[in-house]
Amino acid sequence: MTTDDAAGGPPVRDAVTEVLRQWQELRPDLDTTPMAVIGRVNRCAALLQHATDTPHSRAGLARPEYDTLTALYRLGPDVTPGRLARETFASGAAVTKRLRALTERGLVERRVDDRDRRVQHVSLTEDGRALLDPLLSEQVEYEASLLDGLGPERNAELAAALAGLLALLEGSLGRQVG
Amino acid sequence: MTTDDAAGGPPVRDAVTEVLRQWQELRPDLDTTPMAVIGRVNRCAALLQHATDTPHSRAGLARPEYDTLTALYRLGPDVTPGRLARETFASGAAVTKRLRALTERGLVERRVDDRDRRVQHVSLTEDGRALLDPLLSEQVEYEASLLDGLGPERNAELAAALAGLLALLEGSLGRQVG
DNA sequence: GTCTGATATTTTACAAGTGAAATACTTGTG
DNA sequence: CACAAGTATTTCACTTGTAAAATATCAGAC
Repeated sequence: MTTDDAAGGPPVRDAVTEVLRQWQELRPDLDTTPMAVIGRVNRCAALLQHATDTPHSRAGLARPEYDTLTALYRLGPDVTPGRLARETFASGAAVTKRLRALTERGLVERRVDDRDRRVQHVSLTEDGRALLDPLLSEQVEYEASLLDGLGPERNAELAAALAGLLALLEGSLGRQVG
Repeated sequence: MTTDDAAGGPPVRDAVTEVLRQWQELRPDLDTTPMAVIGRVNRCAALLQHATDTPHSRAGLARPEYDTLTALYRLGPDVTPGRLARETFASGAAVTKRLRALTERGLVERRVDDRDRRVQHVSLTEDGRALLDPLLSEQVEYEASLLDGLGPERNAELAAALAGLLALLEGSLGRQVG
């Protein structure tokens, strides 16, 4: 009743459907509707993160490294590590480590702020930009191919629904991360 | 156009909306619709995973440990480590480590199969079940409270859309994990 | 000028996951 | 029966992330 034909399509068989059925049988007192959403979000993310053979990994970049570089790309030059940490949902320590590795590979460069010598300004190098420029298109195209099975309108519906969920979670959980 | 009023609600402001706007401005050639879905799935999952102050963490269980225990709970007694790995999307090595820790804490017990002494049968102990029984309800209730802002029908719509996405990803990426 | 407290970043000690090799066992074949 | 190949699980060496402490710097009060 809750997992099918909200948009007129046929019912869908995913792994969580079976899990929900098991809970329903074992503990009918539990409300399984939260798991129908949260369980699926977690599994989708796990599948996406475990995905090998993506454009970025073919370019020698792990997902968190790729995310760091794309954040640098879109936030323009001279981003601080702290800002990067917030943007990529990572701890400061993790960002420090990633930036060291990316700097050693020549994809990123850093300089200290003139006024405040505590703060660093990080930017893509020319090499970093040259790597990213074609990679962005490939990665987006790859991701589009993953979503191809959903039609455009189902895709838009999903994006809108997820925006609602994310806004909600940012409100209630956001304080614990940033 | 893609992120609002698909169900008649007002437009929603989440962090990804701003990221999409940045890309639109910087690289209008890129199709941002995949990111609208995948980016949000990843951020939702990251927020959920970073959430401290959940019932399971108050019970001294990290999320992967909680997931392992709930899989044991719903799959009944005598589950093999391999099965657990598949069910929880974890590597065999990770399951081995978790089971050792959970066994040391007395929440789980194991015995070797009579016929095939390579295989182990893992079960919740009485203590494990006693811990989990009330915890399951608390965790579900906590998760329900996170989703409260979405109405029931938006919630169901989201669950259905995510089921479609997950089924799709299981098809294209599933081989790389299990 | 020099404390005091705040802020940005890095370091450190450690926890947890991973892929690949190792181990232990079973099964089918000659 | 012995042996090759296959399977379930664990171990190992290593990578990556984290929380908390350390470091370095700044800004305001006195």
